Amino acid sequence: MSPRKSAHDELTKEAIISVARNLFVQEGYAAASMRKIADTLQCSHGAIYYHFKNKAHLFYEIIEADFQKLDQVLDSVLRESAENNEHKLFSIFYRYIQFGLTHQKHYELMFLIHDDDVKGYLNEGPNKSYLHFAQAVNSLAPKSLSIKDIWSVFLSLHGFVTHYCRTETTFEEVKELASSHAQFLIKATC
Amino acid sequence: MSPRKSAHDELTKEAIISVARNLFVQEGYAAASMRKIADTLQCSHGAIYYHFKNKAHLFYEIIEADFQKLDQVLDSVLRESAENNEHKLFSIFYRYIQFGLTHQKHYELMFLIHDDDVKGYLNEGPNKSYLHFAQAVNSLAPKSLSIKDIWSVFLSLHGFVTHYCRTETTFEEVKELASSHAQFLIKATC
DNA sequence: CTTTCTTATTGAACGCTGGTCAATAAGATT
DNA sequence: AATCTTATTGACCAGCGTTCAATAAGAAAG
Repeated sequence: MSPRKSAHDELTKEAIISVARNLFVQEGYAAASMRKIADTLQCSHGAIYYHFKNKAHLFYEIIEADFQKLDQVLDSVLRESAENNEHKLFSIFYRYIQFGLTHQKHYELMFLIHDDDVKGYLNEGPNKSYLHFAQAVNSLAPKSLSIKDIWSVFLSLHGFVTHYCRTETTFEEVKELASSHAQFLIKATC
Repeated sequence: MSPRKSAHDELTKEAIISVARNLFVQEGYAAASMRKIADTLQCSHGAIYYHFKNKAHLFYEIIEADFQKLDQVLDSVLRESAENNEHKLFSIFYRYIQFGLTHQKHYELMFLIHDDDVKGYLNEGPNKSYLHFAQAVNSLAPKSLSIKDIWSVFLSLHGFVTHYCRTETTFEEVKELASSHAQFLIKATC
């Protein structure tokens, strides 16, 4: 009825993001409709468009924060103490997979989404995350690795995560496989 | 107007598949709508549902044939003469990437689609294709490889193709990278 | 040839989607 | 108190996949 809410329950970007993130993670990008988000927020779907240009842009703001989380995971591994660099390298690989599979929907949204509307926005995020990863790998590799080899490692980890995202397998179910895949990649880098 | 076409231009499953395949490849699964397919066929969109249960099923029948094409690619490599098994192994890896990137939309549809409707159908296709791949690799590997290692190789190739599918890069643009990725994986299998 | 039966097609309808926008009321400013 | 800015609504649009009663073309039977 009333075309504006009273001050104490006005819509905020933060409230929208919080609800939208949950829905995106639970249902994926396509199935999380603007109307569902609005229903959960108890507002009209039109109102969201006052705060965000469109669905893709709302999504973009959410996903950018997730890339930072991945960066933090890699950083924490680098700071951890370990027997030697090879163990740390293994940890980087293993934890990358763990991140991807324990945040499958996020990962999908971050690296696999194919929506044309979204693609335009997502360029820096994945790139910055990769650079972070590459630096970590380079600093830990036993011998100096070529840029191409680091890229191959990344794509190989990406393939693992991608596959088990599609089949919606939990990390627990494939942690042994994850470990052997990480070991496989260590082999190639030595 | 007329609720049935004259005999010489009745709709056939083959005609629908032919048009639908083109549209799926050109525009992807989501964007290729039943109405667009019907328009191209110059029939009503309802008519397609007489021949196919739904969009996912139409898609399924198309994609099953594509998996067979990938099998053929692998077979032809196995039959080719080569200096040694390592060269053949390299060829398998390289040609797998080539197949994926020269049929990007097919590959996406085959291995990356996340549509819930479709997922139910697609189980045997990718599995059979992988078994074919695994057998080929196993028969060519210099030393006996573990099942896990072959799986790692596959996932690593899959990651390469997946990434460049998402960025819509042509095979030509990354053939050197494809070559070095294949070489990287050879390293890990020896 | 006529009637009956099967088969293939149409197009309206349903409920959903992302997105736009005039109307409007709450809060801030003058 | 009057004006201005801001945030919200909900009707509306074009498109989607899917269903289905109505219907005409072709085949089969009498």
